Amino acid sequence: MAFPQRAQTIERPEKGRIRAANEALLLRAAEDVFARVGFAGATLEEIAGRANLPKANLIYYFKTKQGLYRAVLDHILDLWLAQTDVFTEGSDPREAIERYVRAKMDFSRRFPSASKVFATEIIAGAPEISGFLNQDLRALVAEKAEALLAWMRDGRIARFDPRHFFHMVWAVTQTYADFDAQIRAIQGGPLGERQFADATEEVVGFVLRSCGLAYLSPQVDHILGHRS
Amino acid sequence: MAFPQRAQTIERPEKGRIRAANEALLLRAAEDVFARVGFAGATLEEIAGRANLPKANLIYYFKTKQGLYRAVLDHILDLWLAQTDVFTEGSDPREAIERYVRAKMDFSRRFPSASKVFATEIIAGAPEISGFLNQDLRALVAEKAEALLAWMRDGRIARFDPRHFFHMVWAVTQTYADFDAQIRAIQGGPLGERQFADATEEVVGFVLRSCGLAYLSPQVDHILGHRS
DNA sequence: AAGAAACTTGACCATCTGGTCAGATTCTAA
DNA sequence: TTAGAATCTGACCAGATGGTCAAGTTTCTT
Repeated sequence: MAFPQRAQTIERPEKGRIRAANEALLLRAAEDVFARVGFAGATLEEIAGRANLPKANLIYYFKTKQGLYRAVLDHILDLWLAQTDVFTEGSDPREAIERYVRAKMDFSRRFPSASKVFATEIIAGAPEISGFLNQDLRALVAEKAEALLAWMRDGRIARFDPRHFFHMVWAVTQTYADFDAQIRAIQGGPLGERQFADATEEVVGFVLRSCGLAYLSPQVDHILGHRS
Repeated sequence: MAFPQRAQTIERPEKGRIRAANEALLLRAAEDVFARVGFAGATLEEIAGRANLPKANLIYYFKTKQGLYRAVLDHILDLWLAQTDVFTEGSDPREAIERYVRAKMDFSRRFPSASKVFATEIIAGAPEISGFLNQDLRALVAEKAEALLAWMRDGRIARFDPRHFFHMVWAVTQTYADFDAQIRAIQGGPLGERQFADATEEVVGFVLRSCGLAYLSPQVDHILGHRS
């Protein structure tokens, strides 16, 4: 109020607190619904209902259904990219890889709906996020691949194509969010806190061994029936 | 004609050749459309159009949209299960595992749409095939797990939870069908015959190494720039 | 306080789509 | 050949749904 033009600049970014609050509410609701029934199957009525708002209000904030979907995806891509920074060159390969896998598993546990929306979008041919894939993701892989190649040259990890390594890590970790219905069926029930931790150990083990780094899953002994 | 009641018995299974031909045509079209836009996004009009039949004719064969979807899924589950028999106890672990991974990769290459429909169904919570998951698939995993456990006891492979092993193998192999849009973006274009074969080698290598079985991807040397 | 901007919402509409139906045509068995 | 079954199909309908609109209410700014 003392500095009008500066207040202007400062308050802009928050876009009005009502708007920010309602948009967040609607985005969360939309993410859940899109995850369960896909873009076409979702109805604005249900999404708005979950946010305790009338449908017309939803349209007021996000002009169209696609606009809403697009906003949901953008939010997800931000989250997705944020997890990736833990993979840093220079550090120990075992430590870097393990940290990355754990971060991805944590993402699957905390944001299963986000992972599912992302998955269905890609399965559908990524009509909405081909830009992200071809620009951001591609550059990111090229960069991270350098670290892996350096470790290979030093003989610190096994030799493989780094790009396929990422496809594998993404697939294995995201399956614990996307395919949870299948995993629940196989495991005989939903994965609790404890069981998800076990699953994480298993995945870490698989990935490290696939890189030629020894790792013994800690909780497998009781399955084999002896401690050896 | 000479033996009416026997002819009856013999001809029953083919349900009339017109019906069989049209159902096959419609199932193929439906699989493609469902894979691209999901159950809710698919329209009977488009599916029928792809099969060069009027919509009313589609309804004549499959009473409802769900009936059609169900039929598509059943066909896919048959295919899916058929691939699994290559994993046999008693044989050499390296050979059995490698053969299974190759079979799964082959499935991804030959039936990408089937894989996608299966994936979206599970992501959606498997409302239509929970029976398959809880009965057939669960029993199948329990059975195949025995072979893995036996190999572990004999010290022939690394120790891990067999159930998570299957989640991993399914995730990694199916990602080459389901996430092809992402893979295309990373690889800079669609995977041709040759590149898919390379990808298969990589995946075989990852899985074998993750079981503690040595394997060097054959084509990685040129990436590292020397033959060693 | 007051005017402007942001927000809210019920009523309404055009379109799309799954499914019906009745009548025509083709196939099959005897 | 012929009756009955199977197949085919255009016209039609009812419900669902994305989006509009205009008239309000609340919030912000000065």
